[in-house]
Amino acid sequence: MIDEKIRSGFHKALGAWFQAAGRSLPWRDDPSPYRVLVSEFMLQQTTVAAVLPYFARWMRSFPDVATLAAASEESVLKHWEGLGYYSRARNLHKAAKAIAANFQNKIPAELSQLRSLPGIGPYTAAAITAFAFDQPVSVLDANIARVIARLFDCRHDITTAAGRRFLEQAATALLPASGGRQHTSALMDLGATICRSGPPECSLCPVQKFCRAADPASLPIKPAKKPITHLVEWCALATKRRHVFLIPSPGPRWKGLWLLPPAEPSDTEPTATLTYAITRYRVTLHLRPTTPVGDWSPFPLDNLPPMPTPHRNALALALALTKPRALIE
DNA sequence: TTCCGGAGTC
DNA sequence: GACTCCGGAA
Repeated sequence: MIDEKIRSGFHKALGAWFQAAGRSLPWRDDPSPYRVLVSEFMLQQTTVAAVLPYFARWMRSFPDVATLAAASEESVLKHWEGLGYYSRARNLHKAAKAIAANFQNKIPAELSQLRSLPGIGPYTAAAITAFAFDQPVSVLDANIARVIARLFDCRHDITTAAGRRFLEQAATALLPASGGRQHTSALMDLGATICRSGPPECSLCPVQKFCRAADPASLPIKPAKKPITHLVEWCALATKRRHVFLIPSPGPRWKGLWLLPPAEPSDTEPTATLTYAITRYRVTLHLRPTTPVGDWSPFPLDNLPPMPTPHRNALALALALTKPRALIE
């Protein structure tokens, strides 16, 4: 796909740029397998800036595989609260248990063994192999996919099988013989900073002379987005003696978290209303005061269990709008 | 308000 | 291969 002289020139230019401009990150400065594992789970669908404080707190509470494996799911989810996609936390917890039980608390280095762990798909397995074990493997996250699509002027939709094959081949052709950690980090940082989504900063690009893109801002090609659906939800606000009544999530969404109970729509004015966006939905959430039902569980307002952000925010808003006396009665 | 991002399920 | 899941940054 590319000439070896070109590849080594690319590698040299990219490496020099990374030495000078690469980001310092906690899981990069100390890339122990466990730290890399945790960071990769947190970074799925989530930006570096959002992950940083969660990563630091996680490492203080769960410094190694054995500690995480022994922790309760409630404690694990409480540490994940606000980060979203809570199945990642449950899977990371399960993976730690499996690593404790089957791999003597050592993160396996084999791609196939990594893939056998819950929550580790093709991307995360490759990323751990590159970052924790410094292997030269192709790691196609959104940033690197964009960089590769532009470098090779990929005209396929990158979500199709043909597009993925194209990127996989091109990324593999760029791999060095060793040093997967720096190569992958450099491509990611290039994608995050210079070769960013939207119009890239080509004038600052260390590998511009290797780039075949005629119109880089138009790449990568992706399918059109689905239209947004508007929904209206009503939830119950039941408080008593500085406690609020919650229910465990009844379905796969927000599994393991506690929610405000559902309520019938009301003609009267809601106590509090907020809107939030989730995937392709825009939800208007109304709260109304309600008397607790038998199987709802009370929780102290100053010691709440893990809750999804919209419900936590709705509760906080309603409490701010409610007279203190009303909570006690 | 819009944009962005991987694994699992079916 | 379509569809689900969450929150933060720009």
